[in-house]
Amino acid sequence: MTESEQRARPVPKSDRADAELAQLAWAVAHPARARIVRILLARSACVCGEIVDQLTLAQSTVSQHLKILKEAGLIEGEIEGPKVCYCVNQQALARLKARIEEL
Amino acid sequence: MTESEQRARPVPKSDRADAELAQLAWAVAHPARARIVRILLARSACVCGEIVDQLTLAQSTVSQHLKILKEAGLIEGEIEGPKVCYCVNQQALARLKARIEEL
DNA sequence: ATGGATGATCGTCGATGGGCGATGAAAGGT
DNA sequence: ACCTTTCATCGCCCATCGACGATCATCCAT
Repeated sequence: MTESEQRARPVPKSDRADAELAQLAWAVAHPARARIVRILLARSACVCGEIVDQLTLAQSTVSQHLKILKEAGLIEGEIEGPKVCYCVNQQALARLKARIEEL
Repeated sequence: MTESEQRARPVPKSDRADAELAQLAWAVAHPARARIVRILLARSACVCGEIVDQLTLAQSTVSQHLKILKEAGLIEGEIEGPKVCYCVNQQALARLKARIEEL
């Protein structure tokens, strides 16, 4: 939104950090997505179907959340036959933790 | 949304944690709000007007973001004469960090 | 080639977010 | 009392979220 006006203020150079923090925090800023991340970490990897089973949400809805998490870079999914195995991107998680911690 | 069916699965008892994480993360899940928190931490306290000056956003918009941060418990504001001085609630910030760190 | 299983995508719906200008409320100064 | 300053609140608008069912695409069996 409006990526045209920021020449007027000193901008404490945390601009990039703000954007990254917002993006990563946004990914877990929903109970279902926080839960998904927790599930993936507990099992270290998980097939989509198992996640759906634990969430009392429609499969399509879960898939949407997974997409959001994937777009934020927080998780990755690799195709294993007809299934898809998701796992947490530890680097991204580390970046999230760092951005939060530096507050 | 359908708060009636969760007797079927073990539910890793992180239910509360998910909600709290989502709420706190949500507060900083926007560049402007992340920025506000950073500004407040840098100055340890700040009058609303100064925040508006640094954000290239309308005063009403900034006020909205401050309200969101306040509702999430992340910041507090006390009235000082005609001005309002905002500061970060360190306990809430600590809770946010803890919830993120335990991921 | 047909079919079943798995998961992504589409289309729709209501609710909410995020932006703004305008207005309202409270405190201070004159 | 009046005006100014400071901030919150109120509509309003458009875009996006979050949920769902339905459909599509892919992969493995048979």
